[in-house]
Amino acid sequence: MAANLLNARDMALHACLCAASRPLSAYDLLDARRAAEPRIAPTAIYRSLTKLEKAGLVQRVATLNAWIARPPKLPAEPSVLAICDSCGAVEQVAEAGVIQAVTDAVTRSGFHPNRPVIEVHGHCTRCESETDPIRSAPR
Amino acid sequence: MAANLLNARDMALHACLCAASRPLSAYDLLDARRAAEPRIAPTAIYRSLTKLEKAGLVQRVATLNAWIARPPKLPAEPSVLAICDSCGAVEQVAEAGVIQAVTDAVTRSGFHPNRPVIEVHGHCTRCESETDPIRSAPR
DNA sequence: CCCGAAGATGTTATAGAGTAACATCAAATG
DNA sequence: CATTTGATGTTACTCTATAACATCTTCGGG
Ligand SMILES: [Zn+2]
Ligand SMILES: [Zn+2]
Ligand SMILES: [Zn+2]
Ligand SMILES: [Zn+2]
Repeated sequence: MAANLLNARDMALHACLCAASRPLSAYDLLDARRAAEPRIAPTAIYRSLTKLEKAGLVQRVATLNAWIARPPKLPAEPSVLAICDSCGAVEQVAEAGVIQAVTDAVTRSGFHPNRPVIEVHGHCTRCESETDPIRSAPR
Repeated sequence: MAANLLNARDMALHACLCAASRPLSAYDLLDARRAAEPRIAPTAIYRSLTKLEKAGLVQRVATLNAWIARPPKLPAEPSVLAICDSCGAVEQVAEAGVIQAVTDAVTRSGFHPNRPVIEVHGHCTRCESETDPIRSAPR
């Protein structure tokens, strides 16, 4: 056995996500991959993404139905995602304490947490400074 | 103007979600509603759900592509969701402090939070006590 | 009362995300 | 070599969500 290693396609998809400034959908990746593999199907993309996710190299963005590459540090654990609704950029906030606080909270009510998903929509620093000084609709 | 009030259909969909023990997809609701309105289309369901969401009466479960009714208390604010992957039940944990901790964390990195989505998958008390004493696959 | 504007709702069609099922291939094992 | 087992290819489909446009309703100004 032991064929859970990443192949050239997996690496290519990961490189795609690393190069992107925004999350990519599985079908974005499919289109990108078609240049090298014209007959590739969605199934193959999803199989690669599952493998990469298990390896801690990519993370799904549930509220966008899209995927991001994880930074080389902290390979396995999930991140808190800060998603800018203006420019689409996603920042991965490594706040282990916050994740712990969330799992503690649900544990307190008898729940047995396993996979936390924490995504915050809003605006990144750049977009906020561009749009907010104007302040539309005060009442 | 002022027709953002809930109509009979909205109320019926909300009642549907209230009666369910698990989240329902928009198409579950569509099927349920077909009994009363045979020609109703997905668009109408989504329009109702958007209205109900704005009213704080329902909440979307991003990681399930499904919807739940919110308890009558705390009508507007989002909840931390504890989602049992065995029985499908979703508990809404009213932990304002935890949500604050999450928004604080992203604010600390310069982000301007607007809509937090916090969903924790795992097992509820009942399912955990049913399955875990057996302890399968120790090695 | 008539008319137009603005919003709500109906209707059709389509886009987008994800998976089931099965065929085929490749490697390991003895 | 023959068998088995997992990976990959291929087809077709299900499920989720929205675009686009038609129609109807409501309401205020003339
Ligand atoms: Zn931005
Ligand atoms: Zn802002
Ligand atoms: Zn359960
Ligand atoms: Zn468990």
